[in-house]
Amino acid sequence: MSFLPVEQQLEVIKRGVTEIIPENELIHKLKRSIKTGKPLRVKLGCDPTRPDLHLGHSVILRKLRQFQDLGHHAILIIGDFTATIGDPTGQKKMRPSLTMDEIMENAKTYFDQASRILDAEKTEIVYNSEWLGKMNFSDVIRLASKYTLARMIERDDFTNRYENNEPIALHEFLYPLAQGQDSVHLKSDIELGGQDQKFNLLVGRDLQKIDEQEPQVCLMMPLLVGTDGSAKMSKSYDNYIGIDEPSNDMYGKLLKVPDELIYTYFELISDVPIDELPAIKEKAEKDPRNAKHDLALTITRMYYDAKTAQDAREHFEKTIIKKDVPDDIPEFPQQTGSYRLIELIRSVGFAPSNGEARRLIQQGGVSADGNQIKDVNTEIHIDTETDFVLKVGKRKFGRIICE
RNA sequence: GGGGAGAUACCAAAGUGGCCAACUGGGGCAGACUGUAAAUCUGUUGUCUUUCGACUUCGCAGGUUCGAAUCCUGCUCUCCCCA
Repeated sequence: MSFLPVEQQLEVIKRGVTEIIPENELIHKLKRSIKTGKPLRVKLGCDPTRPDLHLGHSVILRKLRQFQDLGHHAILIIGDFTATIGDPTGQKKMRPSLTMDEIMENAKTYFDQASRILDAEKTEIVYNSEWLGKMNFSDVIRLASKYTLARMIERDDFTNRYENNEPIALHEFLYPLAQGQDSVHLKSDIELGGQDQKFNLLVGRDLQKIDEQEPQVCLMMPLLVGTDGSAKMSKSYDNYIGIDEPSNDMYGKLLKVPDELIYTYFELISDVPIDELPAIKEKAEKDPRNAKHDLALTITRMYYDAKTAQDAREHFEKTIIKKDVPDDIPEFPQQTGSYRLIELIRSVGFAPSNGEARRLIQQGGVSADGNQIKDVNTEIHIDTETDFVLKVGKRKFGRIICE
């Protein structure tokens, strides 16, 4: 195995990172791997409680992919065992524990999605129940004895929760230890994590030292800010862009990103080469409109292809900018007869209840073939000639035809 | 082990017998506007109902009352203080 020179590797590795602890050990490890031809073992733990990956997750997965491309060995740990504990990291509340069946199901989904970013062939997948599940109670106590309470409660989220009178279960203290034990077991050289994982990654270092291993280097990536421009991207804040969202949605949501984030997104989640970044930064400042379309096009292309991305762009231009009807609209065949508009809106799934449908009409959000309908009592007659486009809100289109 | 506080809609948080389907803020949705699905402004935000109105909802289960989110009893969960 031959590797790029240290400097070149570092350039790739350091793209977007917030912190490398410690950098000199990383350089040392890289030099050694070049000398011995032995790839570094790069570990990434994943949480199988939330299988829907979004662009926020892609930050760290892309970093792992970059290590793969540099010739290093990627280890993806499915935290099946730790998921049964519930991970408190960065959460206000403790997560519910899952059953093994749910976890295995989630882990599969996770890997399927992660494969769109990682080189799946070259990724070693391990389940931490393999070793954690074999520990008996005295092993656990011995592990727990290696850390002190004072060090545990250094962690911000524990402190905050404690001050806010929120419950912290004892087992939550075991989570960082379990994750650290993963590093010991796998003899990892590098562990990747979000900035919020810093504490857990450092525990891994400590436990490796106690075990007289060479400690891992901790590499933290920033948390990607979501489409709202304030909170980190997360499903619970509804500011996320899923990696398997339809291309049109992906494109549209990317345009919603605040201008200040355009460059960050390029840096962290796009595959544009490093030497193009400065020009992008300049464009993002001078011409945010087009830079953002470039971003949307780039990211959509990464998860689909160039043509699909282009189509998404046209779809957006047409529906949002020109307020035109999109090209391909789902058809909703109806049986001949007379329907109340409210019922029709609900039955095609454009509103969850009749009340909601009524409200949408009253607020002027409903139109048929471009003509706004404001009368709540409108009746629609369906016969063989029927063919019109029902629009509800900004984005819901449906062609109503006779069955 | 002892004492105290609390659980309200998606989230936060008022309400302490009828004026409560429940103040307010956030979020969501819609409209206007916009390069944008951003920002801003306006409206809206339990279900059924054209209106009137009816029904379900304030941790869970019972009870008191003409009437309960509000009072009583039991249960579950959480937090704080003392030990």
